[in-house]
Amino acid sequence: MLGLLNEQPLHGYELKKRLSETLGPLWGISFGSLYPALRRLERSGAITETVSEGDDGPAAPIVPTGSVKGDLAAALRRRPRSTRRTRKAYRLTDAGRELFIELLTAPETDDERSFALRLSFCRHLTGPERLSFLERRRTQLTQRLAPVRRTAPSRTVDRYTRSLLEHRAQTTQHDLEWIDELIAEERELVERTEEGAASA
Amino acid sequence: MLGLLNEQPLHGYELKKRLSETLGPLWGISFGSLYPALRRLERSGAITETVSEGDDGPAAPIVPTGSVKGDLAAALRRRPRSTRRTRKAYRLTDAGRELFIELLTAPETDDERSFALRLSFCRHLTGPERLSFLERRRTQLTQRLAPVRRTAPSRTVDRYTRSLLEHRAQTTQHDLEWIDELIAEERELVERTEEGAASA
DNA sequence: GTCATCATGTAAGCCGTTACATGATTGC
DNA sequence: GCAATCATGTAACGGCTTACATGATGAC
Repeated sequence: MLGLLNEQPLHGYELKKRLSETLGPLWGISFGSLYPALRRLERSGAITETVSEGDDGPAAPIVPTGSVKGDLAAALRRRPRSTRRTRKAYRLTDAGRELFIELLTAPETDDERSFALRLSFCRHLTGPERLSFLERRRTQLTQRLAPVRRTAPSRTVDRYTRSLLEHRAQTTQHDLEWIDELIAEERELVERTEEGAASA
Repeated sequence: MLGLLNEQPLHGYELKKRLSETLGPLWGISFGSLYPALRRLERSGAITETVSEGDDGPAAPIVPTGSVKGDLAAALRRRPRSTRRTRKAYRLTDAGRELFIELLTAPETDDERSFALRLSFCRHLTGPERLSFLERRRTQLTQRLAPVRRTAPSRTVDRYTRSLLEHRAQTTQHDLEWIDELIAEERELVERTEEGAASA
């Protein structure tokens, strides 16, 4: 939520829609969870209610009725609405922005979902911050791989569990290669930026 | 818990130890969650308290003290204990076994953890049950892959999110290949069993 | 006028976590 | 006797889910 609000003020309903469509099944959230969360954030001073001036929100989608002529007529008839009093848009405060960066770079729980969420918002970090974020993840993955190797060929687990563990090790290895790619790209970006700064 | 108790009666502490060591970080559980859960299961009739006759539990590990002679002496001194009144072992009832199978084959949430947990206990299923379990998983993975393909090259997401989605698609593809392997192996097993039954 | 969608919220319940409390057994 | 481990539990808290309640707006 903080990540989305860092880009532009939004109201709850829109917030949920964007979360669902971008993060998809990766990070679901229900209204019963979203609105209380917004209240908490407002109370703690991370966000404030804001008048959504000028912004009319996204155009209402035209639901196909099956009648081509009807749909066309509906499209022509559409025009911007004047007011929408029921919506409550929130924007991030300075404290909220600080909190956001803090959460993004916090000591991480070795959690897939958590990492995925952070990564999808890491564009808000500076190059070096992003780099250390990625490297921390790399360390975690390396550590996860370590105990798998040291375990003797355990015959205490059945074939399904064994297959599972093996597959997970492979996946982790794959993740590691991916992170290494990301890190390499990031290093290039950082260096290029420094060059630019030096030549300026 | 039901899965472990299906193999042998155990007490809470031991249950937690086994869960942690086999499933590892995949399925953590705390005592504050474990004991109430045992109570609930007992109330609902899935498990019953049992006298742990004969079973002395696993031998207490010898903690290395740094003194080789001391450790050796400790090992020699060890002998089975007579009674252990504080432990409460539970065993699965018939209703519990039924519940276990039901949970194992229930309509699944498209959840990594949930699938991993079920797979690591699916040895308790019959061949055909296991096969349909795996095929259900396969369907889920296929469905997850579908929307990725139909999406137009979206330029609304930043490079990190794009990379994330791409990587996830690859991982899903990899998972799919793995499941296909498991299914193929399972089919072989089932067929071989049927042959055996037919020739008998 | 009615239905779908947009939009915001509340209440009950579930379940997990951390932190705390207790006590037996064993090694030294 | 003291510390570590084994072993079982309780209490407070947090946060998410489902289900419910409400009401505005726009399409037809």
